Amino acid sequence: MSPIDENKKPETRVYQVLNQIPRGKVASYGQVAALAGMPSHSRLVGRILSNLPRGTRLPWHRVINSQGRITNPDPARQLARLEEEGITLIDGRVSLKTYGWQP
DNA sequence: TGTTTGACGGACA
DNA sequence: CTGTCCGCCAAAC
Repeated sequence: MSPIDENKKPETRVYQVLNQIPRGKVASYGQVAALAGMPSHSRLVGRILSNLPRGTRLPWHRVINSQGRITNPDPARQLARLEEEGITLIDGRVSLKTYGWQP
């Protein structure tokens, strides 16, 4: 897996990072932004995810906020997909200690 | 061109 | 632990 292509569009870089998050692991918006070479652009990551085409194969569900919370406008769908990968939530939160992706 | 918005983050009480 | 507040920044108004 090659590093991030700094030349491409922000969304392309975010896609590349998403594809690196392993099954059963999660990453925060800020983490994705940083890995995409855009520190301090966590909100931009959120916007890009919100614009993903329906039916995309990207693992957008593996992105949560820094507190382990789902901030997706449709939490039920994301929750289902996370549980499908063996990620369990406690009090509506993902344990980053357990499931946090460490590249 | 100024203001508001948002799938955020971190500091602080 | 939770809630509040402020910084951040591109897009939409």
